[in-house]
Amino acid sequence: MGRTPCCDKDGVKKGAWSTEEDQILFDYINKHGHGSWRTLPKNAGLLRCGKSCRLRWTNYLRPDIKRGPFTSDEEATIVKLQGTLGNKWAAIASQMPGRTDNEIKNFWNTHLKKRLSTPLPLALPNINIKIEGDSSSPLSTTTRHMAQWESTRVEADARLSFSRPGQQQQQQHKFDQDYYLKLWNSDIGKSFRDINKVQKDGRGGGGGCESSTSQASSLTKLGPGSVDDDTLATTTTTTTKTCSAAAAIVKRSDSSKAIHHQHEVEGGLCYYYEGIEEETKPCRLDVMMMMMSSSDSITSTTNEFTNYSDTALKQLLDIPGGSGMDFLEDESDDFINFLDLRCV
DNA sequence: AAACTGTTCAACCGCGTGACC
DNA sequence: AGGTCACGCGGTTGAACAGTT
Repeated sequence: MGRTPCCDKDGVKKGAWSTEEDQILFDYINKHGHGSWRTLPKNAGLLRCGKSCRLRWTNYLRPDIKRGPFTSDEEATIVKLQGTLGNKWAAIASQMPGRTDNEIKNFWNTHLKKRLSTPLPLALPNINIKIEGDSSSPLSTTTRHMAQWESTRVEADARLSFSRPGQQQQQQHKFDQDYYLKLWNSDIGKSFRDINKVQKDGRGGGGGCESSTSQASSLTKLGPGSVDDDTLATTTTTTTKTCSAAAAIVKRSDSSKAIHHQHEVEGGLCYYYEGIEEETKPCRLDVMMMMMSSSDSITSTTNEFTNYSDTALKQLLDIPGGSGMDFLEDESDDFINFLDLRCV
């Protein structure tokens, strides 16, 4: 039997729309609404199929469409959302008012994908967190999902920050600062802070994994690029098989520190700053952990948190039952163990 | 100036899905 | 329950334009 065609192929115009056709469609929808797309062309007097009319309206004629080039913030949003949601262009577009899925998709395919596919100046070591214990336990699944999410996000952030020079990069830094600030002020951030507090109070920083205080004071400048006075880009570089790369931007109050020395590490140069411990055994959670310990230099007047980050994380965690984020509110040893596993 | 190559993006195509009968 | 319809989505295409030789 097969599927019925969306429209009669005979007598239906295809290809680029003329201004007259645009005007007819625009006037008709403004007057009557689109109603049934299938019957719209006939009612409006257009020799187009309904599908073509719908596409023309949603992608071009709709009055709320934002025209013009994508801003750096929009670019960053696309990269972040694509990293978490994949090629769900409609879902991404829903987070970006005025932008169509088609526009975002095109922009991704012609600009961002190409840009992100080029090798980074600094190779990002593979993230490889060793999960101890019963791998079939729900927590292990959770942590693996979390690791995947963080891996994707961190790499996207790192690549984006590398991909834009000069002023644009500074804007990206600002975006990242805002992003992590929001993350820090979210419930998730609170949970991490709580856990960190427990870890500090109850365990200290010894053993195979430094305290977060130690980690926070191990900020290093990523790559051989220019040093931003206000910002320290932190990277985790390691030759061990257990720790991972991260590139994050953390605002510090003592950003006036001069570079103490630098040395080569796997994938690039590390800069060490005056008064900053150089020992570091970072991992993907370093971003959060460093923010924890730098909280005295992080201030904010808003607790607003972007929905997509939270939602995307929940989706990716895909934990049966409840909100799926309960473990983050739980100061259980299991989760602390997860933090501990970073350094083996 | 012409030919060629690469890039962009509007539009098309086919498929999945939910609503309806 | 199964067929049809309508719509939305993601991948792909191709015309137009820009840049290079």
